[in-house]
Amino acid sequence: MSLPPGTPATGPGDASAVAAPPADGERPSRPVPEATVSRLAVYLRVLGELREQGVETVSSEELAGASGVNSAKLRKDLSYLGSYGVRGVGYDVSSLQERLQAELGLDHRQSVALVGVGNLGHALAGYAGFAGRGFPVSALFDVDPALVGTEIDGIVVRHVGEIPEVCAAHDVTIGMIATPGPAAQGVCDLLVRGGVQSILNFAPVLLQVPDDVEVRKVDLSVELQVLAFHVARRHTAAGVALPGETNGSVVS
Amino acid sequence: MSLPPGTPATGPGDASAVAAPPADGERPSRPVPEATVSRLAVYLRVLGELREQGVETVSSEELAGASGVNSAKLRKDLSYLGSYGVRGVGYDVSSLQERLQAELGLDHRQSVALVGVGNLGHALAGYAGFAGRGFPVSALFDVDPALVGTEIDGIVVRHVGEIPEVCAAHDVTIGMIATPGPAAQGVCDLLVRGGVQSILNFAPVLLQVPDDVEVRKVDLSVELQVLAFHVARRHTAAGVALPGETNGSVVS
DNA sequence: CGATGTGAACAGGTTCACAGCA
DNA sequence: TGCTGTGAACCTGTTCACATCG
Repeated sequence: MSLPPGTPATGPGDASAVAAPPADGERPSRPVPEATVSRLAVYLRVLGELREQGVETVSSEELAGASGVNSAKLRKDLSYLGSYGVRGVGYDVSSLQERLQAELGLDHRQSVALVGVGNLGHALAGYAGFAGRGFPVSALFDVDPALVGTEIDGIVVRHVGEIPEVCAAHDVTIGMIATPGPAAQGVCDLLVRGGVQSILNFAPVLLQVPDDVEVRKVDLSVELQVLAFHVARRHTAAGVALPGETNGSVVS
Repeated sequence: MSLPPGTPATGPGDASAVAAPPADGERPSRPVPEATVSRLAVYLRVLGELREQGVETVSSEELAGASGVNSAKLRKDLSYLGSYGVRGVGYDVSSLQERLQAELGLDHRQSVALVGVGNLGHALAGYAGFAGRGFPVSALFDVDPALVGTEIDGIVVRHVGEIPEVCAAHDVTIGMIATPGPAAQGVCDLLVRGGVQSILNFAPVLLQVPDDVEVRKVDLSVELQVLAFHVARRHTAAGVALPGETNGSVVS
């Protein structure tokens, strides 16, 4: 990692040859930072709302405000996709929306497989937010014989053993793991064998995957513990205990 | 495992010269970066597993590996809490575990309220991961008359109108919002009125709250879109289409 | 010796402030 | 004129490398 001084990190074609095709004037297509990607999804939702309200143009100030970020950040985020705004005016809602959808790969069909249809998984299967936003769940799996064969929202639950073939057959691009912790790694391996390269993991374990597989983790108890930290911090910061605090030990 | 006498506040005017209180050798207590906090929760879980296995000591290398981070980062993270390791040996599992629990506020009782017992909320209410990790859900709310009055895991669902009083009465420290988007802000206001200062929001909207309230957001469709981005990126990076893809729009 | 704890270099992301264009 | 697009300063967090100590 010893880069000599002066090595331009922003140098042309430094990452894996991006080779931006000769498209028209629009496509500087710089690397697009990770942090930016997750915000693009937020902007996209807000744009959808604006469009429903009949709004045709937004300024960076407005869009940023509605998305909960600062306007300079928004402009920089959008600048990674090229120049899609009009100086002195703002951004065209519809075309920006399309541009973002394209960038996020929503113009390709994404088909999702969900493994683990217990408590949490069952809820995820029926979560309207998915189908509504272009992520139809196309396959469900579980090990429990009592669940295998049943239908949830019109989709039959299959046995986890079928994961590899079914995922391959349906070109599943995204796998969601909502199993108990101990089962997660095994399930993950099956998904990988089925060709799935993106995994959203709800199980509280660290998944081991090949380099070309992307994993994102949603850990509810971590979220709660971070909030608990802030609660505790406030107490100490505020000096004293809050009403009714008797303290006591909590078990793991 | 009681806290040492006079658990000192983290320094009144902390940002500026903290003037480390006279505590004993243990308690440099520097600011603790946000990024570090969420990792502490992960270390804590791993420590729990190690302890169950009877392990009494871990090196930074081992604990880091099991937590999915690099060892230097782990040591730096722990150093914010003071010196809890032994050079040439490692960390004592039990005492580090206790130290982390204290830091994360798990030695205070955290009581959680969940609003929205629909699809997702119902699953969250029964999620074993919560109660098991020191976050018992102590109150449930919904607007749906069909749900109000029913019981879930022994807890009665109340009407959202009761949020302020019930939260205040039960000293709820953390509120979880699992309602449809349009209802979220209203519910949030009620929680705030009930004195709740930490909120975990599952609704796809930006919540407006007073400065002293901490909000964390879990947005499933954003997670999926980020994964979709990586899927798309891989295609373009890999040069061409993946099996079964005919370019342009894909159908099943 | 061996692993911790940490100053210092580094990288990534954010904010500022302003040039440039419709 | 007003708002976008962006270089440059800034800041937070990560990694390195080594002095330090049980």
